[in-house]
Amino acid sequence: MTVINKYDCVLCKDKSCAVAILTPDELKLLTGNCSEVELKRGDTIFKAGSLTTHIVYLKTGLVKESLIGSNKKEQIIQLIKAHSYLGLSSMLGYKTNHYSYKALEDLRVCYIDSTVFKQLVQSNGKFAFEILVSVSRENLNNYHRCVNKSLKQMYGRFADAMLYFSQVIYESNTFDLPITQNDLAALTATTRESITRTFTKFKNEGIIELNGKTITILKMDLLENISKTG
Amino acid sequence: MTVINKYDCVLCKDKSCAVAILTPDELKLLTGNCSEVELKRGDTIFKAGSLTTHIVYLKTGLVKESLIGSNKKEQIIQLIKAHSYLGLSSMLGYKTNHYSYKALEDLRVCYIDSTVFKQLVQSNGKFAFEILVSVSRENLNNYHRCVNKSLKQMYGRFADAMLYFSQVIYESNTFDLPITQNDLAALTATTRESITRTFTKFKNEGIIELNGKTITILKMDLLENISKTG
DNA sequence: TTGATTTGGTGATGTACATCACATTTTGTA
DNA sequence: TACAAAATGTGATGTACATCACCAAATCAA
Repeated sequence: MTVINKYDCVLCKDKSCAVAILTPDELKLLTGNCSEVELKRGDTIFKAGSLTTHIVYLKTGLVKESLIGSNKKEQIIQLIKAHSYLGLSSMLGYKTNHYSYKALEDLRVCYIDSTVFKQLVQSNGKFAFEILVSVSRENLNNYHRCVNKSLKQMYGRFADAMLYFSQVIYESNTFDLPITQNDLAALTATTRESITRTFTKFKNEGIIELNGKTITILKMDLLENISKTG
Repeated sequence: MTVINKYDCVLCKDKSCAVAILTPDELKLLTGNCSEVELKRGDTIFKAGSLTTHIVYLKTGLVKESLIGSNKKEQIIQLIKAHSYLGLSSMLGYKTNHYSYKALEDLRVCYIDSTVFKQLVQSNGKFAFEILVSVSRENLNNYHRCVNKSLKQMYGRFADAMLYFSQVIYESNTFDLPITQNDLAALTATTRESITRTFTKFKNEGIIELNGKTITILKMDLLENISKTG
């Protein structure tokens, strides 16, 4: 993990929509309490249970958000793309983080002192409003996907995952799967073996193409239908 | 549904912690854009898909929050106790409500114009902060319970539901189940038949007592253990 | 380059739980 | 009070998917 020369948040090209609203004075305060760091693929950013002394803003890269259930099984909540905060709800609602965060690619992140962040929320209602909107959307989306896990059965959940990568994460019909099949099982609440079997089935039916880690969706409408019917 | 004589939000004894923070001017604005209504058990407050023109604050009573999946199955997200807002995340993040709300008891609610509510968030950072904290906590709690549905199996989820009623909703070892076994199935992601069977099993094992709708938890530690081991 | 570790593929087997099909009891209402 | 509708109880049956067991392929580390 490499700390980068600190530069002014005003000039930062990766800053969040919320931070863009801050006044010059507030931006100065932020700059003084923010440090940029580079992380490598596979690095843990922070773990569930850690104190929320800092909030992390993801400038570039892809991150896995997950938790371990009481039965020791991992559950992946979402993948987080650049220009998002990690663990906002935990930081705002509690003293400890509820989820763990791991780098799926090399990352650039900013660590922001959480006291300063909360201070900014309280001093600038428009900033607070932007944060509220993004927290609300993120939570509704996550919840929606979580509900589907107990409402749909395996093929439907698998289709959901493929659509998630294609439409939300990469916005393309072709993409390289950034996680292992084990992780894919943790994302779709099933087992690694079932993922393998579903891959071969979907390949055989010409719904998707799979070359190594590269997935191409051939029949999008069929995939969406499988997602709907569960 | 009965509209009550409007009285000043300043004098309201059921106002939220967030509203208690507002300035006299802001409270005046709220009073002018808020109306209290009485609803009967079984009434629908609003449905998923409706426009978020108003936000509803629950003054007294118990509410069921739910959604219908694409496979037509209902899923209950949570029961909401007095002194909470209904559908805050939807109102803040989107133009339409994502969940439906139904009265499990007779209710008293306030309808607040959502434009005014958003205005208050933007004009008062401390108010916004309180809202942010409650949205964050509610979402983390809901998500946690949702994750357990796909991580644990039936007895564990049933135990979770019993603990939810006992510890979160009623804060007592004895309580009257406010929902049918059908609803209980929708809350625990199982079927009505399985709920019945689990009831008889837990009764026979002396974990709970069931008289009509009245449930008494006899072995709390055992129930917590079942919840943990799934 | 080699051996170790992680990841991925596939069959055989078991089981948790849904589904179906009724009977019975309770609740709401005409 | 009586009848319909909703809610509950319980068995028989089926199946989706986990689990186990083992092998092959890819990746990593020395």
